[in-house]
Formats: sequence, C-alpha cells, structure tokens
Amino acid sequence: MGLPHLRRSDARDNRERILDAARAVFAADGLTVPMREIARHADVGPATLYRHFPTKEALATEAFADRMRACYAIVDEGLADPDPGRGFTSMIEGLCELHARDRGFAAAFTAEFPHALGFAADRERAVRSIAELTRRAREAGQLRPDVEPADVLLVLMANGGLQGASPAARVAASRRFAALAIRGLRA
Amino acid sequence: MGLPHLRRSDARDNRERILDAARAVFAADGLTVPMREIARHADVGPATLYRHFPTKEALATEAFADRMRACYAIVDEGLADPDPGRGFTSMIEGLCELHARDRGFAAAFTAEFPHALGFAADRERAVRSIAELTRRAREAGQLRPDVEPADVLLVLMANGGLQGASPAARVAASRRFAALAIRGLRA
DNA sequence: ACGGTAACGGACGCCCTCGTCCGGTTGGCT
DNA sequence: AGCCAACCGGACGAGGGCGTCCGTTACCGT
Repeated sequence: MGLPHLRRSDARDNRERILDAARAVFAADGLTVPMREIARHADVGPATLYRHFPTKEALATEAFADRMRACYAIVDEGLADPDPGRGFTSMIEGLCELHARDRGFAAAFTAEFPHALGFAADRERAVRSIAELTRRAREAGQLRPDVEPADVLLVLMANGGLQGASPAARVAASRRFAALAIRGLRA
Repeated sequence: MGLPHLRRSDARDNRERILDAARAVFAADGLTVPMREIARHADVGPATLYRHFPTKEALATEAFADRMRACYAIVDEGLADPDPGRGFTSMIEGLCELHARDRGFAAAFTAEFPHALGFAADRERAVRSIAELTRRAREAGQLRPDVEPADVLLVLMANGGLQGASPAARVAASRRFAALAIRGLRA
C-alpha cells in the first residue's frame, strides 16, 4: 500500500525534514536557492531530495501548502468582518506581512514562476476571494470607485519589491507600505 | 596622450558599442545578466569587454550615467515647480516610469548592489534632492504630516517589484501604481 | 535473526559563468 | 609602404549548479 517513497519510516522522516528545510530556506532566501542548498540544510543527499521532489515546483507546492492556507484564512477573515472596509484593510495588512515574512512564497504567489505552480488552482481561488472582498468594500463606498480587484495584486507585487537584509526590516517596510497602499485605495 | 584603450579608433568604437549593448541588455533583463551576454550583444570578445570595464560595477556606472542625469532632471523639474504638491507628484510619476523602463537602473538605484556603485555619491545627491522636495511639499500641507523622505524610496523600491513580461506591461503597471502611491501620500 | 528490497547518498558528466592569457590582427605614424 | 605597438578575441582552467547512476545501508516482514 501507500505511495512510493513512503513504505519506510526513514523515507517519511526525510520527506518531512526536506519540507522543513525548504520552508526555512525558501522563506529566507527566495525561490532561487539551489536545490542542493535545501538538501544540505536537511542533511540529505541530492539524490534523495530529487527522488522525493523531482522539480523545484513540486517541492515548493508542498512546502507552501500551509502558507496558501494562511492566505485563505486572512482573506476569509476579512470577508467575515461585518465592516467590509475594515475587512479589506486587515486583508491587505495580513497579506503584506505574510509575503514579507516569506520571500519564496511571495515570489510564488505573484507568479514569478514560469507557469502553473502545483497550487495554481488554489491561488486562483484565493484571488477570487480577494476580488470578492474588494468588490464588496468598494460597493460599500469604502474604496475609491475606480479601484479594481487587480489593484490588490498590484499592491502585493509591489510589496514583493521591498527587499531588505533582515526579515525584521522587511516586515517593518512592508507594514509602512501596506498603510500607504490602504490610504491610496480608500475613498 | 589620452587614457589607455583610447589611442585607437577601433578601441573607441568598441567602447561605445559595449556601452550601448550594456544599456539595452541591463534595461531589458536587469543587472544579473552575464557579462558575456553583453559582449555577445556588442559583437565583442569577453576579453575586450573586461579590458574596457574590469567589473560589472564599472560598466554599470558608465552605462547608467545618463539615467542618473535623467533622475536629476526629473527631481529638479519637480523642485522648480512653484506648486510643491504638483512638483512632488510629477517627480513620483517620472521616477516610477524611468525605473519601470530600465530594470537594471532601478536595481542599481535601489542599491541592490552590495555597496558603492561608482555613482553612489551621485545617488546620494539625488536622494537629498528628493528629500528636499518631499519636505517642501509636506510643509506646504500637500502631503500627510507623517510622510517622510524615506517613503519616496519605499515607493521606488516597491515599484521595482512590478515585474512583467513586456516593458509596456511594466510601464502600465507602474503608472497605475504611481497614482496609487501619490494618493496614499497626499494630505 | 535474517533475507530482500526500499531507500540513501557519494560521485559522475554536462553545461554555464567567470576572469585571464597569448597568438594573431589592425590602425596609426613615418 | 611598412613597422610596431595597441588592441582584439578564441581558448583555457576553475568554480558551481544541474539531474542521474549505482554500490551500499538499514528498515521491515517473516
């Protein structure tokens, strides 16, 4: 029974260690890190890494599953807020901070990858929810009338440009930027 | 007489062709392109390229001299405007568009390079002018009171995150973004 | 406890980039 | 015209990332 690579306990362990390493390294250094860097960080040979995840996309897809869920949570929380304007604001803040904390996920979400990350469908769903909340906030008169759902992605992409040596610096810059963007979008 | 590498006409020609190639390639693909790519584009051997410009920094410094001047011009034009608010606005628009049209210069200006590009001093001067115009616009009541000069750099850095396949798409996104940022900064 | 096999990882060959050397070419001066 | 130095660029060796092969290890079922 079971999928390949999971019949033995050490294989399962390695798989988890690789995912943990990938999460840490992707978050800190982005999607461009060499696969071997992740293998080293996980105390695993290159072959083992490639056996579990044949491509960087496959690895990123699995590694970012939880961040993807965090995205949903942030957007859904915004949607659940009875005040659409406040919901919209907290969504922007939440997404910007999440993206600032994880360079790799930010790059993946803003589709820097050639095409079709494994979670392209999930991303699409999140984008639809973002659009829904944006529309709702606009129709409640909380946003300028010419704001489009795509503007949120514009803001996220711009947020990705905020580089900085330390994660703390990135988060701080991102926070200030989110506030600026929100003021630029509100009515 | 003359500096080395300039005693012969073919050397001067090559130097110019290299600079043209560097401007084109840096603008299109950023600072990360291999030196050889520029050499190929200039129909020149690698050795010739390295003889004229021993490092990528040296090359970028010379190649971007005119963009640097364009930066000055944009900021000075803003400073010259009798309405500081309008001057500030046109500066943001101008800088964002310039940066969107030239990925390499945008990267160099936002100091992605380790340190001390050749024009670090020039950059510093531009930053001071930006700060001056920002302060002036704020004291004229055109900007929110909590806006700091550093916010303009924040906006420029964020603008650099706006990737896009075609230059046209980048410029379009950048324009929309500049408008958003301006609304976020104005009183 | 022991055999069989899933799984591991060191090592390999390929390709790309880097910066440099040196034999050949060519522009400029007489 | 002819020389000579300035200049060119193909070729080299080092360094690093890539994805894969295969001999070895160690988990699991009996």
